[in-house]
Amino acid sequence: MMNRVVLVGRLTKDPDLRYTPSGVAVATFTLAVNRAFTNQQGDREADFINCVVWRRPAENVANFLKKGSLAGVDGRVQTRSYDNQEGKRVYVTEVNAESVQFLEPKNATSSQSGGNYSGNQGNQDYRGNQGNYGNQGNNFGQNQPQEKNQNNQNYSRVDKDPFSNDGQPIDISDDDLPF
Amino acid sequence: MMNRVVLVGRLTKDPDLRYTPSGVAVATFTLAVNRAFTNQQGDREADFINCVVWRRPAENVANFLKKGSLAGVDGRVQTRSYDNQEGKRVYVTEVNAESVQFLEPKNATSSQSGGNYSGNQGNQDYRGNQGNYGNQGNNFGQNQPQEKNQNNQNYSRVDKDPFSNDGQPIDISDDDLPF
Amino acid sequence: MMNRVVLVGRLTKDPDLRYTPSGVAVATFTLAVNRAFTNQQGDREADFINCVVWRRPAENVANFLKKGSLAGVDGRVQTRSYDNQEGKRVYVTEVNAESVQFLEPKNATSSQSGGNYSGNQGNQDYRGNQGNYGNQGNNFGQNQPQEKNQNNQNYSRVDKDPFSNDGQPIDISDDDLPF
Amino acid sequence: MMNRVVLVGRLTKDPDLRYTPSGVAVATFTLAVNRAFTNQQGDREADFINCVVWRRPAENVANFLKKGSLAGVDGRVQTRSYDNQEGKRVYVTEVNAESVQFLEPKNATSSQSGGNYSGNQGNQDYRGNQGNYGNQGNNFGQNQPQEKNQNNQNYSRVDKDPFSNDGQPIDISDDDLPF
DNA sequence: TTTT
DNA sequence: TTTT
Repeated sequence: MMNRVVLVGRLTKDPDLRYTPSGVAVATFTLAVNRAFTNQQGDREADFINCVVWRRPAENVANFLKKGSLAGVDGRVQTRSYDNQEGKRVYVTEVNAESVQFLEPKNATSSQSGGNYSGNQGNQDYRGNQGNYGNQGNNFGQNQPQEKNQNNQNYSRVDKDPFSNDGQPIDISDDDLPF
Repeated sequence: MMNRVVLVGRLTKDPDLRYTPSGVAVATFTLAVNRAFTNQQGDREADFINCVVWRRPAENVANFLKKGSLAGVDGRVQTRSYDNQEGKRVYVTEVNAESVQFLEPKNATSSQSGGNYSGNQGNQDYRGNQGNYGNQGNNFGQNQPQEKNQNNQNYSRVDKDPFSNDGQPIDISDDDLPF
Repeated sequence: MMNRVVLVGRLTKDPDLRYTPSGVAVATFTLAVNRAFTNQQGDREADFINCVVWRRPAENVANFLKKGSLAGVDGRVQTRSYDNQEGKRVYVTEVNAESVQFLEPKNATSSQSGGNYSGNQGNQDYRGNQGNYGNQGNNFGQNQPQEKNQNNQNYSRVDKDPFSNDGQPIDISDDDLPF
Repeated sequence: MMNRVVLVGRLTKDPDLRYTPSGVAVATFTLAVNRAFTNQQGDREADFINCVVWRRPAENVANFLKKGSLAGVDGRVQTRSYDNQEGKRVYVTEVNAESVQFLEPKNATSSQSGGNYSGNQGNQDYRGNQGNYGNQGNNFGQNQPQEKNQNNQNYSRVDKDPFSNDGQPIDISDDDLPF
C-alpha cells in the first residue's frame, strides 16, 4: 500500500519534545497550512495538522523550530486510538514526519543554511554507522549554535495523546515507536 | 503553503454518498492502508484514513467502489472541528480526495479499464460549469455499467461529521463545501 | 493511474516566460533541490529538475521568482519527445507544475505574504473561464508590486524544448498544451 | 529541500536487473502512467517514467514484476548526466524508487498478498539488522515462489545509462549508488 | 546549463 | 523504446 504526505506550513506553537521511558525522543507540533483557495465568505482558511517526529530529527525540530517557523514535512498519515478519561475511545489522525525541512531562510532562529532533519529513512545507515541515523548531510551534531531556551519535559510516561498534553501523563510507551 | 497526500489502500466499508441541501454530492469512505513495516510484536498494522470526495467523483466512488476495493487517493489533508452532542469541540483530520483512482483490475465491480475520478482541484472553476467537472478523460457519464445497489441517502441536512453518521443528521450545509 | 510530485528548491536561473501562438503563457525554470544525504565523497549533491508551468501561474512565476528564489512545486512528472536538429528522437522528463509556491519570506523580490500560484489542475475547466483560472485566493491580479525587469520573449513559435532555448525557435504549438 | 514522487502505472517491459562491480543490485524499469485527461485530439496519453531501484527491492522488482504489471512507486526525482559515445553531455531525469508496491491483485505473477518492496528508508535497520534492509514486513526473503525466468545480467561494469542498455556497458560504478 |  |  502507499501512504505519503508532504506539507509546508508554519508551527502554531513551539514544538513539544518528550522522551519515552527507554529514552527515545519524540517531538510533536502542529503545522498551520494555509489553503490555496478561499471559502464562500471569501477568506482564506488554514488546516492545522498535527505532526509527530521521532529520534534525532525530533531533537532537531525542538532545537531549531519554534512558533511561526516555516517548515516542510515529508511523512505518512497515521491513525491511532486511545481511551480517554471518560473511557471513550478516541480516534486520532496525524502525520508521522519522516523528515522535517527547515525553510526559514538564513536569518531565523539559528541555522545558517536551512537544515534538513531527515528521519527514519536514513541512507547512510546502510554503511553501518549506527547511532546517528537521521543526521543526513547536515552538521547539526557538531555545531548546534545558540539553541532555543527549551522547557522540554522528560516524563517517564508520557501522554497517550501527545497533542493534548493536559498534564496527566499516560501510557505512551516504546510500543508506540513506529519501528 | 503546500499540502499533498497520496494514498493507496482498501475501503473498509461501502462508501457513503450524501447530498448537501443544494444538491452537491459528497462521498465519504475510509481507506485501510497497510503499513510497510511491522510493529514490535512483529505484526503488520494498518492506518484507517477517513476520506471525503465531492461532486461527480463522489458519485463515481459511490457507484464503483465498495468494501474491499483497492483505491488510490490524491488529495489534501484537511482539518475541521464541530461541537458534538455534549457541547464539546471535536477536531477532525481527514483527507479531501481531489481524485480517486480505481485500482481493482478488469474483473471487479464493473469498470473495464480502471477509472479515474478526478475531483475538485480547480476550485474556483466549479461555479458555472456544472455537469462535467471532474470528469477528466474517463467516460463514466456515458457508460455506467451494472451499478452497485446503493442505499445512498438524500438528507436535507447531513451529519456534521460524515464519518459518524449515527442517524441524527446535523448541520453540514453548503458552507462545508471546500470551494 | 497516479502521478504526483512535490518539490522544494531554488531556481537555478530566472524563469523563462513565453507564449504559444494562441497567446497562452508558459514558464519554464529549473529547481535545484539539494539532496538530504551526501555521496561517497562526502559532499551534498543536488538534483536539477526542469519544471513547466502554464497560464496565469506561469506569469506569476515570471513576475515573482528569480534566480535563487526558494519555491515549492506541486505537479506531475511528464514525458515528451521531439526530434532534434540531427533528426534524432530526444526524450524529455520534466515536472508539470500545477501550482507553484513562493517560499521566499517577507523580504525578497516583492510579495508580502508568500503567494500561491495555482495552476492547471482542473484541466477541462479552462476552456471558457479564461481570465482568472489559477488565481486561487491570492491577490496577485490586483497588486503586483515592483515587478522584476523581465526580458520575456513573445515568439510566434517557440522552441520545442523550452529548456534548451538555443535561439532557433521551433515547433511548440498549442498542441503542447497539457489540456 | 524536499523531493517526493508517487506514481502508479504499468511496466512497459520486464524490469532490468544488474549488479554493480561490488555486487549491489540495481533494477530499472519504465512505468507507463496514463494521464487523467485527454489531449486536444481527445485521446488519453501516458507518461513513460524511468525508474531505478537499488538493493533488495531491486531484486524483488525483478522477481515479481513484469511487463504490464501494475505497480506503485514512492521515491524521489533524480537527475544525472553522462557523456555519450559522441562525447556529448546527456542529461537524465528519472525517479529513484525508495519503495515499490506491487498492485497486481491476488492472481498475477506470483505473490499472494501484494508485496511491498520497500527501499532505502528501512525502519528495522535501526535495530542493527544489517543485511536485509528494504525487506519491510513482507516475507519475500522466505518464500519467493515460482520466480520469473530471468535473464538478468551480471556486468562487472554496467551501462552508465541503465535505460539505454544497448550492449556496450559503460561506467556505472558504485559511485552511482545513492548512498 | 546549475541554486543557497 | 512504450503499459491495460
